[in-house]
Amino acid sequence: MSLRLFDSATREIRDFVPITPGRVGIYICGLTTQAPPHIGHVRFAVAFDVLRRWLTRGHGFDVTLVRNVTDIDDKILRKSDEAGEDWFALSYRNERLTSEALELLGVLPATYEPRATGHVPEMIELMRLLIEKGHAYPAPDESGDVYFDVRSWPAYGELTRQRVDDMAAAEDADPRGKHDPRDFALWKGTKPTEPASASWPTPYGIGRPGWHLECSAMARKYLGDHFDIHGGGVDLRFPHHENEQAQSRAAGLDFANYWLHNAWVTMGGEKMSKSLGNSLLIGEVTKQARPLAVRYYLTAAHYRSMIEFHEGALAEAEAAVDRIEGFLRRALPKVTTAEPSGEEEFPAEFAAALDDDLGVSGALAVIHDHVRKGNILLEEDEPQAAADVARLVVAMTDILGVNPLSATWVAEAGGGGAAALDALDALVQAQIAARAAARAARDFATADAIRDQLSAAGIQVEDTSSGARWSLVKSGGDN
RNA sequence: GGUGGAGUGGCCGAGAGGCGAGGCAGCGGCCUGCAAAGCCGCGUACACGGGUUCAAAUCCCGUCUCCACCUCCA
Repeated sequence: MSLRLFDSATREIRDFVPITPGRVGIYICGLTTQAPPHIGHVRFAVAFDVLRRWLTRGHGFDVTLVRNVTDIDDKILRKSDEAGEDWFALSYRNERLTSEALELLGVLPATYEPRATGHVPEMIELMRLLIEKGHAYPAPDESGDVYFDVRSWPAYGELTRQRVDDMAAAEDADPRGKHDPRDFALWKGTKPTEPASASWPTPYGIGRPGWHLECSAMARKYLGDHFDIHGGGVDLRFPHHENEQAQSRAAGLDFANYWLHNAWVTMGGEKMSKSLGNSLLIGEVTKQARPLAVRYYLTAAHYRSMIEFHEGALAEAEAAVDRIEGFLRRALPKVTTAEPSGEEEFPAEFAAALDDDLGVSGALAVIHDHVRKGNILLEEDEPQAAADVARLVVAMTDILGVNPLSATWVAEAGGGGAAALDALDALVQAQIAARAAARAARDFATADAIRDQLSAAGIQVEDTSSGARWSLVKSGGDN
């Protein structure tokens, strides 16, 4: 069974064939570090995390994942100026917040996370190539700007199927020195209002990177002139990805083989925007629901479908996750954390779903079917068979990054650590024993009082055929 | 104006000519001292109007509505 992916450049599902057998290079556009991340911003990372895990564990590819950090741009300079702080202070702070958010959501770290400002020499080299080939030119007004000449590159617009003549020129475009209003800046000459720390010398003048050039430069450095997959949000298709591809190919590089674009998170049917306030920042959302539930919510829909964020969405995800976790806890009673062994054979339906352009919804349906099957086995007193099913569920959920027993989530939920949990267990077991004695004596008033007392302390007691078990009641993410 | 996407039951969300993915919520039942959890059962949904077909949510034609991008948005 081979993996098929929807390539948004050709707008069709294509068999995925890596350039070098066994290896896959992926470049995904990360965030511009102008603000702390909200729930919409991190979706791309979650979506491509699933792709990466499936390529690695489902297909055995050796994956190199590059997620860039665009740490300088107009907005960063403007916001830092308004706040009266250094642009790099704002930038690094938001970069750190983003990394923390992604880690909190169980996104595996990228192989490389290069920053734009660390790759100026690579950008200069690209500009040199482009100018030499007649596809770019320094602005004649001595501003230090360097523009890409869209008219010199007939393929311009091919990624998004647009003709240059049909494109609306930006109303706010500064036409000074441009051959065509649609020419875009590879490099921006420094302005008197901008801090000296935000400029670098080039043969064309002092300035800073334009928005698109960093991605072409860094993809080339870390993945080579020709690489497999380029990903990012659909809103980046134009202009960002169109421009990236144009400048790379015009410079003589093959660039990306497949383009993957994820849809966004909506609210009330509209794209979540940065003006929504702070309530949906990852730091806030993970207080409303535990990070595992947030991850599940972001993972559950197909990556090309918009997902609606609505009242109750996180609670639903939480319920679904609890159901899976409840089964795993019952089927693997002696275990606190469980990671896939790597030896598991994925159920054929699960693999087929993911191979079909990452059909996460179908994969989740297989997982839930296994949970039901496993619960039935437990009822039929087949603990060995149930444990086997549970290990499969662990392996499958781990591909999606929603394995409830992963150390990622368990450690974070433990709070006090293993020793504290052991101590708590000893105390709770005494209470459970007292309750069991009361129940045996049919003193239900006492038994219920003990259960109520534990419940008030945040400990849930459930009776099973093999005695009572307890668990901490899930509460938000402030742990 | 150009380009792309979407409209599915109470909600979320798959599917893409016949057999009602899955989750959440709800109702009924089993189990339980009572709960919880779990299991079983319960839904006749595909924006609208035509058409093709033995058969349409799925294909065709038309219409409506919504969303996004069009040079610094995940």
